[in-house]
Amino acid sequence: MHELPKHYDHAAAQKRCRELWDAGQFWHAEPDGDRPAFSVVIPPPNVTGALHLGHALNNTLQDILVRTRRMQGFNTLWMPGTDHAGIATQAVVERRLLEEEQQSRHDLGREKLVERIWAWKEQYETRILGQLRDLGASCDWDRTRFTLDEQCGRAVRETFFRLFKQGLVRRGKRLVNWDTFLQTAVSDDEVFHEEVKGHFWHIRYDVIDPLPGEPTEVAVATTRPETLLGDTAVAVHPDPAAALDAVEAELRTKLAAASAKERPQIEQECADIASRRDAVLPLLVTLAEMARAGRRVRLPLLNREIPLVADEWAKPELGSGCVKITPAHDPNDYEVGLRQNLPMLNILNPDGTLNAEAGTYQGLTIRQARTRVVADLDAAGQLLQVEDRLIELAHSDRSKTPIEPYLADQWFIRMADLADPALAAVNDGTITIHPPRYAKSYLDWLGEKRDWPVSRQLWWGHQIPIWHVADVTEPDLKAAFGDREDVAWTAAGDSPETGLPGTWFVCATTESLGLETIAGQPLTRDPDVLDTWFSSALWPHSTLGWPEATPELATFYPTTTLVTSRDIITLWVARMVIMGLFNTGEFPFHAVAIHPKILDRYGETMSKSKGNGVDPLDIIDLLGADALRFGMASMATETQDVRMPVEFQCPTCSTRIDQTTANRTKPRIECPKCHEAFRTQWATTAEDLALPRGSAVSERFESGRNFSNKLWNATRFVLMHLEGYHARELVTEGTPADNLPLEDRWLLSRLATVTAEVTTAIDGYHFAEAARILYAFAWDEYCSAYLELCKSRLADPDNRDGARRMLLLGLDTILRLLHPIMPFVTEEIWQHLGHAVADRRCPWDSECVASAVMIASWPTPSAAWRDAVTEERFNTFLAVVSGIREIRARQNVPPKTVIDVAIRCAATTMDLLEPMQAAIASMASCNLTGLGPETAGAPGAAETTAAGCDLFIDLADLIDVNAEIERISRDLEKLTGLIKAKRGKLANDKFTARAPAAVVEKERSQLAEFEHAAEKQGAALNALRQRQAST
RNA sequence: GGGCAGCUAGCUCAGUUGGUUAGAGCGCCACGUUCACACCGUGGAGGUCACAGGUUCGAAUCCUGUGCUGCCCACCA
Repeated sequence: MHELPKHYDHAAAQKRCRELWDAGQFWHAEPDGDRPAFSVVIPPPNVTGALHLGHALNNTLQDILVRTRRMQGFNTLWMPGTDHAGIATQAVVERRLLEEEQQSRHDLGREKLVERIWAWKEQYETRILGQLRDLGASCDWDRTRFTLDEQCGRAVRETFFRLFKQGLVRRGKRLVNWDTFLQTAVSDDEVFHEEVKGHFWHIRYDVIDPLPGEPTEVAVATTRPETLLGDTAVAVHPDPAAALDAVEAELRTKLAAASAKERPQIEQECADIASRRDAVLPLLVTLAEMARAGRRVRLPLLNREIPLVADEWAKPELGSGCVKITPAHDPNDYEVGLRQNLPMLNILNPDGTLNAEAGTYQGLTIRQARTRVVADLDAAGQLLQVEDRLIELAHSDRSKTPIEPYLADQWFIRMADLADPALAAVNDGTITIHPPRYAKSYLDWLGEKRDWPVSRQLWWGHQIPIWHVADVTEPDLKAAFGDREDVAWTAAGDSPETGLPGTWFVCATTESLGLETIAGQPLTRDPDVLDTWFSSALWPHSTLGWPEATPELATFYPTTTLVTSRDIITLWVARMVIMGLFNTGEFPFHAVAIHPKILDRYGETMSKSKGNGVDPLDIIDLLGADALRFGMASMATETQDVRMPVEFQCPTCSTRIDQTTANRTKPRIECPKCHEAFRTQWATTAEDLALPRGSAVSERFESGRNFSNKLWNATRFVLMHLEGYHARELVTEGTPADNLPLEDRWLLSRLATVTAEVTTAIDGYHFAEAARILYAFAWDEYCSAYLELCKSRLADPDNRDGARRMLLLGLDTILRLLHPIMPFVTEEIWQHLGHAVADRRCPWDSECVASAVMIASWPTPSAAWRDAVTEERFNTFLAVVSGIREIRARQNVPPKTVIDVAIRCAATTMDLLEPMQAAIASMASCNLTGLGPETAGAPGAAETTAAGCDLFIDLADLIDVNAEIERISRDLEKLTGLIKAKRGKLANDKFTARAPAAVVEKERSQLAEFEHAAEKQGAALNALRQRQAST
């Protein structure tokens, strides 16, 4: 019989387990049709950098589901891969290029830059996949994909082509977030807003040749005065009176429903409207008439004449009621420009300087132009007023420079029709979202059916499969492409915003069209790439081989469950639903499980730039992958996000130092205990880098590490006692035999109950509950209760085998149930157990036990094992043991001292406790001197009650009378309070009349129990007082 | 501005359809290392369940309101 070392060595175990699983390729799935399939696609991590704790959480939960289903016999596939992450990756590589080589991407050129990014991708993909394996993720590594690989590329082109052919692709102007530093558009989620002090400038535009009775000027206001250089109109509401009425009517409705607190503010707003009727309405009415008459105003500084237009975008209830229109630099103004057929003047160069449209301001930066424009307006007497104002200014997350809104040609996908089935799928429960409240953000967002802008002015990504050609006719195109099915075209003129007669957009499913020109005109590939979410949207089917009709697609699509975090429900989940259905006719998954986000001790999201993150590998190194996973599972509750206080661990003395806002961005920290310094992620100087690195960890993973060790030692105990054990079937199905000891029937019942509870919890994505149930069962019941109980049986050769059999059954079952959460320690133990008793067999093993717990079958204990009465009786026994232990502890009785205990209890309880006498004696280190209804305590014995029994503990000279009096008095006081409350409750006729009988009965019996206990305590107290008096 | 959460022990969190004396882990206190495990054992202390009303025989749980915190979306001439 081999003996295990005292401590579980997680590093060695992880290595051995991975080798074992890889050798057997237990994670590999083939599309064999017989078994039901269970499939999951990984949310592909970005190749921008290494994995963080959020990924660890996401992938732990997926692996729990996947390992559970695999053990349950499903044909289980977990598809791994990574995401090319467009802008994010390109920005990282560009930044390095600039820092290390002082080169911009334009210096390098498109091809060279993309090569560099591929090199980066290779490096990080390797690292990410390695981290996933370190975490224990049981992905099908043979199938690893990348959103920019050739297979995904084919799917992307095919999808775009189909959309194009169905007229769902359009080209239009869109205001993009222009990063003037990187000279690229960035998406909304790569923009952060920061409140800065700014101004609100009121500017006067003069009316050209005012007629009598007309105003000579209009006032407009802006926070961006330089944009007036791009103004092409001033708008006023076409019917300001009606508009004011409508606003007021809305306010009245709101007022009627308002709370007392909101009321004054709304009343104030109503008053403002009323005063506007006198103050500005007549002017606005005149201006509206003037707009209709085609009157014009003079744009200050540039002296351009621009029209006054009547448009509902101008709100008579705000400001002057007039608004300047800059169609090329503001999204709302752009809409006005379209409606009013206004010119769109782009005044910006890509580098953020002003172009020729800005006249004398050409060449200035935005900032310089603003200063000049304001000064010039002031000098010209056109500046009416300047207010200070706080402005939410958009900044690029990548370059940290202010974003300029910039109008550019973009490709869009029309969502109006595509969105409907995706909405219906969630509304009618075809796709379920857990927890259900997250369905709302999905439905709200999709419900808007906003067109999806899919083009990006980047070099890293799937290049849009569109070619432009000008000055050709449709017959030219037909002649060039004949009846090719992989090519389609549309006249650019069909896109009224951008089209020129004779220009065409040609779309193809192939990387190249195979020709350079049509009728002598060059075909030019559109330089833009697709939004990174476009390829992500295809992930569930593109990874399975679509558009080919592969066996994988037939077997594993639709996938079963998607596990992700809530911030990408709209960006990713909704789009997968839409594109999955569009391409395959089926939704990509049946269920979406949303998990929480991990925050730091201040409730802030973790990020590398804040310095409050934790590297999962640090946790894995220090505490083990299972500890990390157990911690993650425990945190995955469904109600809220999780706060995780982070600590630095001193590499010299292992002291933990709280990570705070003050120290988290320091390059070096000195340990307050050993005074040795260590470096952090911020270290840059050679001196700092030479220091040992301090890991960022969290105590929240320690219970997982401790749990691993507990299981390890329980195993150690079991293996130590297997000498001479002959392996056999561990237990048979069906109702347990009556002659089994109480504790064995209890264990069987608990195994059945716990298995059912854990299975249900995992099925419902209640990961934290599953973790908690298993922890409590394995630790408190299996180790603290059952294993302790077995000690006396194991010492008795006649009883030994029964105990061993049940110990093995319990351990074996715990390992299986816990394997999805803690795969390494359970596998390592399984292997050791296999050496000792390879041919043990559980009822749920059809033949012999599996060679690895990873491929063992999930327990399915017979329902007949469950026995609520036995569980309750066993708790009585445990309560008696606790009662004795409590007195011992109170009285400071040394553990080695055996004390005499007598138990007075009802006859039924006596029957129960009789066979447990040896167990009570060993677990409470006592000698049972009496048991039964007639038992009495020795004179002067300490007395307590537990589970309806009176316990007399003969402490003889050991007792501390004063302490005991104090304790009993306190208990009695507490009991008196409880009794009073219960009596009051039961005296209430309404309670007894209306509450369910069972509840009333429970209260009654409880009261009786309390009263009995109080009586005993009272008597004991008196006895003690007498004793105190007599000494 | 709209929406969604959260507020329970010193800290981080559970608490299923209202019904035991509201739980766990960590931390804390006391005692304890021959006998699986000090990454441990035994016992203990610690909570007006954010606040105010309401419904109910009974509220951490349901309703209304208030406060604070966080997140998402929209908007900001």
